[in-house]
Amino acid sequence: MPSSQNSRRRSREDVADTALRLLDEYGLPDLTMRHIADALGVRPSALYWHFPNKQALLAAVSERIIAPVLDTRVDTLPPRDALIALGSGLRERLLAYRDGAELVSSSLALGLAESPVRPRLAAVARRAGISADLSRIAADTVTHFVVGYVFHEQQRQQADSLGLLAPREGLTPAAAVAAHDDALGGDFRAALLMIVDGFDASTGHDSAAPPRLCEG
Amino acid sequence: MPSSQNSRRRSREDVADTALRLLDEYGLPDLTMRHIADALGVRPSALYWHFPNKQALLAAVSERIIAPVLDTRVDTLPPRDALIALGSGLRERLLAYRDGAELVSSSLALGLAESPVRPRLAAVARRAGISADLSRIAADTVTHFVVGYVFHEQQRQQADSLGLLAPREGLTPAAAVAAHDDALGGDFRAALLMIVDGFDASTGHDSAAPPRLCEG
DNA sequence: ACCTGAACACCGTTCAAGT
DNA sequence: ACCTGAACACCGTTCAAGT
Repeated sequence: MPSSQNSRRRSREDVADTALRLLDEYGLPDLTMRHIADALGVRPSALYWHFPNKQALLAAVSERIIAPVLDTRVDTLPPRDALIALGSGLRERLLAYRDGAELVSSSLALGLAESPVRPRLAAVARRAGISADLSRIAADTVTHFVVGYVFHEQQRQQADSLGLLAPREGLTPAAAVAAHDDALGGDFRAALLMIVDGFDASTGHDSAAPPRLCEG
Repeated sequence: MPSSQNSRRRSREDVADTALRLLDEYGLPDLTMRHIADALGVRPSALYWHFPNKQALLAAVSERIIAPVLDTRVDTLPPRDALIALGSGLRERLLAYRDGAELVSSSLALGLAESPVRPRLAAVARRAGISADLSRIAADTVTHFVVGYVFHEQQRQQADSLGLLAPREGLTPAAAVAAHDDALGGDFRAALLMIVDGFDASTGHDSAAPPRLCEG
């Protein structure tokens, strides 16, 4: 019942909260230990009581970004729709913060953060009758693809907003950006559909499997 | 005929060559302008005559890493095998240098380097009867997947070599690392097959397409 | 338990000036 | 054309010392 036990954890979470706010406001390159400390009204060295180093702090921020994807309920959906919903849900979370995909990509790659989507993707694949091994691979494939795709998407957004947008005839810059974003979202769904449908087609493949693509 | 015209370009290439060597030897975090200048026997500020900034220098290094994938001949292969060969060829190039995937991923995302594999992937897809729009998406999907996958793969390799390897019963550490690498290579092929087979299954899909995955 | 003060060993980049 | 010298404005991290 005493609150003394919670005071330490609240501090740690305050640091992550502030870092997430600064990320969205100023971007990953400006998310320095010094800026985070300034925003907290504290000295940079104080952060090292809460986190062993900067990567660990960034991992905590990563987990905050992707955690809400667990709110997406997919139990009642058919497997194909469930995989699309999880992939799109992850994309939405990454798009919700500036440089979200780059930050999460790095934390996942370093093994410092865990994607909550991965086990759920694998569970859906197993529910669809795919083997345990292939389900694990499928989950990694979708995760890799979504993170990589949104990484690229956000870099383009940033390049566009810096005025590097190639002008298109008959469109205001703002309209061109919007059209571009819509096209990217459509492309994302199409590509995700390809991958998901590939799970079905590849079930039980071996190295001597016949070619499945139609011939030119 | 006089060589004076070439002296400038050779200098620029010398810088990129040296940077590539240092990347493989010491890794991306230690690939600083100061270290590159030291290795060339020159002052850091001298590099800014050859490249406008560090990102541009890194983009030149990226293009050196992926350029040799053009040596992979796929004209005579059936489309499915051609896509697998291009994807595996790109993976090999990224694995050939330390932190290769991370460097190339960043340069591609920033739009500072172009993947020579992308147009070739799209050409193979078109040859297989896929529409131009979907072929472009397919090429991006494979490129994103390969780069993201190898990025993760190399981070794991580095984590393992730093002794963070979870010990497995009855294996020497070296044997465990080798087994792990083999498993990753096998997983890569399986995942790439999934994606490639998805191209076939998704051809001509629309938003009202029926679910294709078998029900659980 | 939580933070300060002060230092250490670095970064990328600019720019006048040299040759 | 190509490079130096010197500076500017930063980094992440450590650690004794404070409270």
